[in-house]
Amino acid sequence: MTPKMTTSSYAVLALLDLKPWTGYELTQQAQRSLRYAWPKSERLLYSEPKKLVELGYATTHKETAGNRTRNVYEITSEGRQALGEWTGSRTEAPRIEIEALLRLLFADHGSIEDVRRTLDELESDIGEHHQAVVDLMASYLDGGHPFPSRAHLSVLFATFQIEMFKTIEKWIEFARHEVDDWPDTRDLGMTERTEELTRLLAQDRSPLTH
Amino acid sequence: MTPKMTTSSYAVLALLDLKPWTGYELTQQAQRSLRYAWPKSERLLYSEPKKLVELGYATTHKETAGNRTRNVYEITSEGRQALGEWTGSRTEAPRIEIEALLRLLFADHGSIEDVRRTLDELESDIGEHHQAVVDLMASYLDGGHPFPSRAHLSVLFATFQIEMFKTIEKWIEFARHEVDDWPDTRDLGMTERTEELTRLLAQDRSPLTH
DNA sequence: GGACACTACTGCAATTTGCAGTAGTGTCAA
DNA sequence: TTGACACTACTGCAAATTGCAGTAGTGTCC
Repeated sequence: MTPKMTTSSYAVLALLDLKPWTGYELTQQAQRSLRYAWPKSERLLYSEPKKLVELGYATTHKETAGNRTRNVYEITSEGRQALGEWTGSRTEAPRIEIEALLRLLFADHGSIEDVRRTLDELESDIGEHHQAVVDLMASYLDGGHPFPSRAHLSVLFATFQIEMFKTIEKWIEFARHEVDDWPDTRDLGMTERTEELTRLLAQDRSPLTH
Repeated sequence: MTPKMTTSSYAVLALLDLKPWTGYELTQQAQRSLRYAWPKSERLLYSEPKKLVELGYATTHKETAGNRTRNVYEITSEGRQALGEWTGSRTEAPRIEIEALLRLLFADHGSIEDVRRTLDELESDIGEHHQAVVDLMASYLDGGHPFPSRAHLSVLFATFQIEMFKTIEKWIEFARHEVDDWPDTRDLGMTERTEELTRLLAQDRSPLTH
């Protein structure tokens, strides 16, 4: 049976629409530019273009440089057409995995120190990616965008990432202050402060700004 | 070989630490309460407690009600100890999957209308979850928390979710306004407006508030 | 009394990840 | 000049996870 087009297949196909890439370039490019919208493993990103070839949406040929070969992939007109049909399906719901929050939610079998360490780790992970996006924007101003005609799209996307990172960082600060007032992780329960927060949230108001 | 404890195993073990649950309850509870920190499929959530039993971290027995049986799982003292050792490992980096953003990033092979539809779908998905959290907070005020001593933890977690949802919703509004000024999805490139946004982002300033 | 939603799962194929392994290339330093 | 080490450029395989179909009992409403 012919393989099935997944969202990941369309992601790779969309990259191929920009220019031909080698398998390796594709894995690097996809991991860098799609990390905060569609994070996929290197392994998968090596497999996807092969599937596209099987479907007739891309062609491949080997290039040699000395004793080394690499696979170059190029989109076909069938591939371009398939890309156009991507919009036909309903967008999948967002999916957010943050182990740090899971640990926080069950922080009552650890110490306050554990909670602080978890918050530090989350901050460090987010900070790294936050910086990477800021640097990328600086490079757009400096050397320009690798695909100049697409700048409006990647900049709008970057706006999302920056907003997201800032929000998470603000929340981490907020959470640190809250935790500072906890005598322990366990059995604290519905304190006055927690009730105040619950009331704000039930009214859909932000406790960070009120 | 004995099975390996994954983050998902610890998530289920942490739930079992609260009280004994049936397999079905576990799937429902985990899907409701962990959706925005550690989203897992129903199928997996049926398998995890079995693994915990195999590891000696939980016991199981069948309860019958008429012609129907259900599996009840209970944590063991070995399970409680294993939970305590969870903190030993480094927290995994956050992982955010938003297909709508992927489509936006490659919006240049579709129409402006496609972009607007994608934004609408994202808004609708986020709005649903946003409302669910607000309702949950109202229920805490009203009927109380199912595990009162843990209220401080779930409310702090809910704060994160609300901040996140509000940020995404604000960004969607922002993106709609930006797109309103686009004559087309393609070849727009580094317009004055895009350059202005890039400059703000490169300085780590939010275009939504400036 | 039949339709339909909900409870309560299991089996299986397909997707995706993580990790180990293989191998060539470029650079820097002892 | 010869390792060491990082980077390029992949593949194979086991394990984790998902999606879907299937099975079956229970409760409710018309």
